[in-house]
Amino acid sequence: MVDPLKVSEPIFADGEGDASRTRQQARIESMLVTPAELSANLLAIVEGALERRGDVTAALTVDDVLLERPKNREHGDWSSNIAMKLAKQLGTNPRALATEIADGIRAIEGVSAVDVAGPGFINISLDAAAAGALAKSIVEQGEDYGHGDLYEGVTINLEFVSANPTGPIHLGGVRWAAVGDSLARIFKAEGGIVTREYYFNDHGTQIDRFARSLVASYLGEPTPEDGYGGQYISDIVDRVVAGYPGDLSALSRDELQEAFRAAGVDLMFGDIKQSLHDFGVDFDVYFHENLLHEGGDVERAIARLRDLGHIYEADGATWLRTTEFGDDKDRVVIKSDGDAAYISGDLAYYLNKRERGFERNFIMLGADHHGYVKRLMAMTSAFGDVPRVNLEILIGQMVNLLKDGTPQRMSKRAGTVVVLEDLVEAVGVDAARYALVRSSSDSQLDVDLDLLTRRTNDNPVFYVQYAHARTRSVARNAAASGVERTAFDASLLDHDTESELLGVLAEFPRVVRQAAELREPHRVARYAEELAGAYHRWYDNCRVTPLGDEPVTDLHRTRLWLNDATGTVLRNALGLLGVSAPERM
RNA sequence: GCGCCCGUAGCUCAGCGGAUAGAGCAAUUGACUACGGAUCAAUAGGUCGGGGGUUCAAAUCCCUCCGGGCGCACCA
Repeated sequence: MVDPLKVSEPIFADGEGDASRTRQQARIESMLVTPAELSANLLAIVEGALERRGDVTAALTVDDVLLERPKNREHGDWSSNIAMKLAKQLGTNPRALATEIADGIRAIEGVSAVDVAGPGFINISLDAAAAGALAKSIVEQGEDYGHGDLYEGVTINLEFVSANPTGPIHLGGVRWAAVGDSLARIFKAEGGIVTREYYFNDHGTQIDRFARSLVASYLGEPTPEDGYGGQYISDIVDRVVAGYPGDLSALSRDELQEAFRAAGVDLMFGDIKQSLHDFGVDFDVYFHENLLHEGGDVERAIARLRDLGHIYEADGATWLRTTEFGDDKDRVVIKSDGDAAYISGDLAYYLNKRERGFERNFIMLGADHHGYVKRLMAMTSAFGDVPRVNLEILIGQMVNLLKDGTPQRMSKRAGTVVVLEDLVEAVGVDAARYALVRSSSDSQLDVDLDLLTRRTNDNPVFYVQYAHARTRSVARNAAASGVERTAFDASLLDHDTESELLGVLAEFPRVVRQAAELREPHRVARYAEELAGAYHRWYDNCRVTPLGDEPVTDLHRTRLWLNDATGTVLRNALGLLGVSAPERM
């Protein structure tokens, strides 16, 4: 289910602040040809060709005729492979079809050349004016440029991190903090109504182990079996002791356990919230698992599933028949000892989210939890919902920490964990977030702290940020030289590096949309790097500020628009990644 | 044994079935009396893990084998 690509309206200046604009310039601006418009035109042309051939079976959408930007500049500004795709089902020669379509495209205003190449590629070149008009349009759209309506009005819940409050967040969780937050920003840019949610697991045996570890540390006993070790445990103990209002030594073992549990979890949770905040990630909802158990949600969820006929009793336990929906085995929801199994919390939580009105729910998990996917999808079906629509599980592969080139084994129990704070302290928030978000979540990631710390250039975030800072520097110099964004003549943007830069700028909305569709924020990062490269090359070839006592011309003014448009897009792209766009570096 | 992810340049990684497979770093060589050299230009570097198949077209899709990571509870 893919929404049709929004065809953006041509942007006309409303005249404010442009009083001096000439009719000639107005005409040139109106020639702006965006890839979306070109695609829409292409679609109409292709449909016309199909009609003439009497083929009414091929129902096409704009997505079928998406234009690509050729890697080779000799292949024009945009190219389409639609003729080759359709030739077979039409039983015609792809080149003949391409030629026919090309004739139609040639008639579009702003298109300067159309060629049929190779087996049937249609290569399209734009007038400098038609391509260049984008620069002004971007500046006028500002932070809205790149936004789309893919998820307009759709309620989306993103659950990520959700680390147990039994210790600091280690690197695996941090990856999702960066990726999940970025995905939230991208969904918002596509019109989604997004809630970031943290499932606060404060119920169950992990917490008991944590509490026992605290008590043991307090009493000077060794770390219990299955307990947690490390410096942070004794730190928490000290803080609990310092903050306890009464007399701890008067408490029984059970009372101690409860006192340390309550205070320890509270402190740990506060720490986690704080370090996430320092990382630039703030959740809209911190959901306590305890609420589900204490509020009767678990019973209600199971009752609902029982009504639907998916619950049965066996061996003294209560089971959910997940195998009916593709799971490998049925799952126990109430254990034979009467306690709720872990999955019962998931059942209740999912139902709770649906009742809060979320149409699309995402859960982001580490690869060590990918075994849950089937049962959660089965659960979705059992509730009568659609798996992969109402609930989607995103799996992120592991993050390895490299030290001297070899992976370090992290153990919470042994206390040898690298945590969020360590990473941020070593490389800073921007570099840390960028390093975690620039790769596909499907790939395992190696983070080499030494390398990141030692040579800042190893992280392309600086390349991108520098490009942004440079746009600002150029703008400052332009202002000092009397170059202003008054006149704009897009036809002057005819240098090779300018058409390349404009082509990259034009792609941004599609990159955002694709990142949203595929749930892959790393595409935005890669795009930002590509844009930064195109900008640096342009900067090297095209001056915005006149040299010496040369007069300021419309060329300088027009280039300032392009410079500022690039700055806008770099800022927007970095913003989607949660990375700052500095004015100076 | 079954399932998920990965295997692309020396390293870290991109690459929606399309044209000569890319970027950053590392290496070599050039470019500041020109808007910031955290930059740019150029060179070198590849059996896209191996083998089959589908296709006009495969790094991309299918099968298989090899290698690596992670999972397969009345634990959470």
